[in-house]
Amino acid sequence: MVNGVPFPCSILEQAAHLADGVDNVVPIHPSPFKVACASCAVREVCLPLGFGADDLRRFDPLVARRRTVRRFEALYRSGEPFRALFAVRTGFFKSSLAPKCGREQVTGFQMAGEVLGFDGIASERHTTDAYALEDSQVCVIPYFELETLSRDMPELQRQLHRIMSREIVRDHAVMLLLGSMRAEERLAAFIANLADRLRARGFSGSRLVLRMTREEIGSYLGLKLETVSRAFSRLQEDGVLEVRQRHVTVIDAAALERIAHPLAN
Amino acid sequence: MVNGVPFPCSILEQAAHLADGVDNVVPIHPSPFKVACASCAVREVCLPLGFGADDLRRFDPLVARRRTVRRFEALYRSGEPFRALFAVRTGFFKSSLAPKCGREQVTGFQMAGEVLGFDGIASERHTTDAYALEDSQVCVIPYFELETLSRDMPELQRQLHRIMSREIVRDHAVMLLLGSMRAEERLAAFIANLADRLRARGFSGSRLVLRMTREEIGSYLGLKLETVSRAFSRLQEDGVLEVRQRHVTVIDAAALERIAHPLAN
DNA sequence: CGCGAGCTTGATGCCGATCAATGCATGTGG
DNA sequence: CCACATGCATTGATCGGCATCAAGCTCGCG
Repeated sequence: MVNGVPFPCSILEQAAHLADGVDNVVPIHPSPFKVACASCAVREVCLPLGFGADDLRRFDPLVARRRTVRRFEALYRSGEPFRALFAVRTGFFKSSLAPKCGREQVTGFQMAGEVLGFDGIASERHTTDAYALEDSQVCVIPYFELETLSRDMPELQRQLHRIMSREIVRDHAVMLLLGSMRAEERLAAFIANLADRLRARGFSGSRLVLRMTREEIGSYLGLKLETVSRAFSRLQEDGVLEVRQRHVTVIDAAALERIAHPLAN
Repeated sequence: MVNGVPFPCSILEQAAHLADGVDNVVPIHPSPFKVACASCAVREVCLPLGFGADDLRRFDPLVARRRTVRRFEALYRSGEPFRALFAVRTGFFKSSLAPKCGREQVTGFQMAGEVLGFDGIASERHTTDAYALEDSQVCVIPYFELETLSRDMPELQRQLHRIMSREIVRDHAVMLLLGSMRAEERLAAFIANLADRLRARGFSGSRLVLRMTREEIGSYLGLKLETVSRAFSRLQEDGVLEVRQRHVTVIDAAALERIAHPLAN
């Protein structure tokens, strides 16, 4: 599944990564006047959402490091020591549980502005794997320093709690989906959710390119890849979507919503 | 489902509750020398876990209020303003999503020492319902004050983050269960988990009394109540459990574990 | 061009949902 | 005390949706 062929720099990256999960990063600030978050394209959907100029200035040094993760490489793996959270700057990730000898369970997909790694706080070790589904870049947020700074920055503290809470709410929604929705409904909810998140980032919510395989979608939705494929075909027949491999166009957004929320009618 | 017959004090309770979610509480500390958390039976599995005497003294006034919730009554409901977290002191709760006109999805069961309400932080409104499954008492932890205090108490801050992270990890485990386990495996995992938590609280992990109905178990596990019943019968036939109504005895703990973690072999 | 990974589509079978009846414990009123 | 109602649990029969097994298909790429 995950490509094992080393890219030119992947061995070094991985070694550094295994060392402490935070190395292999490039300091930013080529000029001392630049404020990274302030100029970041996804600031409005990321951790420093709502920060004033002053808060931004204080928060900025915390995320002064970045890390590049190429397609199919791991940002972190289950069992590794937890030292930092990661905010996606560019690219796309999947998080998954990989019980040994069992099939993987994808627990989420993360796009620009979203933060990964909260599962590691409890035990000080990561409990999920995070893989890049395309060449990506993340901001490294050292957790110990984040804790310290958030004691002095109520706005940061609030935002951190909000994001963790949102993750819990999101997980509940997935439980509802897995526990009581049928295949087509699950897929519709999935596509509708992706579209919403893309729209919030200024992209089209009607023409999307999937970054993940049918198998990964299936793992997330508790379905086999064949069932995902059939559900796509059916939504296409019904004039809701147009599907061509990984290119999906939403034809009838209202219908999509209706299918995705069958219990809310 | 939920008993609508008002108990002697339930109307008052509910009115106060609707008003701000924190009222209807009794100040504790009948004597100024008592420290509530220090003398609490479940301190070792609750929020102030690991606090020294000094931290305990500072944390204590924060949870100076309690609230009694009788069987079938709501601690809070989806949509109500979020103002506090609640730590279970005695009793047993279920949390659930109740999409209007749809079937409910139970998202978790909480016993003594466990904290409810994190889902409300993100939107400042509760997104789940919490119902007492037996007469219960909770400690009210006003959230705004908790935020403030945790800025001054690194140990509290850490513990709060740990608990939220643990909830995320737990939710991931439920996703794995819902996404890829079969009925018997789900039920075995559920019983094994309950037993573990009871054992951590000093109760027997082999003789347990279920506080919830088959339907609620089914909702949590993504199964119909008949399937839960059949799975119980099968586990009994196989000599793993003994089941008599809500009384469950674990006969073969090793087998239970084996069934509950089919992917880890 | 030909290979292979990923996707689609078809045929079949199984697990759990659904429908339905019975059992069991508790409570209530005559 | 019994007759009856009620809520929950068990068990059986049948049905349906998704998994499984098995071909083909598409597209990108060496």
